[in-house]
Amino acid sequence: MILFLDRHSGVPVYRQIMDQILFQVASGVLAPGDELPSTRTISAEHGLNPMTVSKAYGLLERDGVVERHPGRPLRVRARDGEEIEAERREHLRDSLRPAAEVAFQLGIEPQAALELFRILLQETQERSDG
Amino acid sequence: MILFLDRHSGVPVYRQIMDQILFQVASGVLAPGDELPSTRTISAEHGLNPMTVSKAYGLLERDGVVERHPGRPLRVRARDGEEIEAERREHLRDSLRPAAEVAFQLGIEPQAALELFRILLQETQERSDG
DNA sequence: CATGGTGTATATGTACGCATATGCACTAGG
DNA sequence: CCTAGTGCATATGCGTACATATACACCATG
Repeated sequence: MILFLDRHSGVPVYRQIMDQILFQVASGVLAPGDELPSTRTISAEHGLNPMTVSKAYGLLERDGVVERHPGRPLRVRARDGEEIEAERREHLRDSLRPAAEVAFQLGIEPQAALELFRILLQETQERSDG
Repeated sequence: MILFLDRHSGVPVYRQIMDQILFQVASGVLAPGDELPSTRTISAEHGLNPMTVSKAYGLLERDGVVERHPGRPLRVRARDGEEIEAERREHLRDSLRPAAEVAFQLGIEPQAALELFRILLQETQERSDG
């Protein structure tokens, strides 16, 4: 398991761990049934406390991404495609809702807001390609 | 000046003050040259400390919404339409950028993300009408 | 120049989130 | 059973954001 953690990024470490595991599951690097490294393994590799990793694991379990059985390593949960898709939509919805509120409060035309979002999506994609 | 402040909303009070004044300026309730109530007036009305209001005022000045002259009440700044428009875009951009990042990380098609945003914009507008 | 109005610089108290230290509960394998 | 491997519950340290208390600097007005 390869993780890139930056302690000075302002993003909490437990959050960075969550995000990268989520991405690896979404992209297929981690398949259902795969076991995740132990909290001690990850924490030793990055000079962290096991509890910091455990916090990330606990939240991943709450989100249904992973399943735990006491005394056993965490495993990636098998989920059906529809469930995954619904969850993705929900995440995106949560992060778009405040933006919709801002657009409305500023009196920006929906069409203009959509165009701006379209450009941002494109920029984000290009940045990752480059 | 009418302000609705909720101490238990989780949103910092100084931020609530900022947002509501910004909205009143954007909507024309407050015109350029208008004087804002004193920090002591607002703080007394809402049982706050004048410094809390002052913090909001300071940030509004930093954002160019308001201008101050020592010992005098704050006044709404005259700004040209283009400047206001550019600033609105910038605010919306700031709040959309994280959402674009999420969409990309989740592997959601840009078209699907745009459609979701379109629906949210519509819902937001309808909620305010109702 | 005294007074009552303004805004605010500085220091203090408080609450919360992040990361940690310590120690316990559980399971698999010998 | 014992041991080495899991994850995790609880309490503590620490930094930061928010709101406050106190006191000062400035201006207009009489």
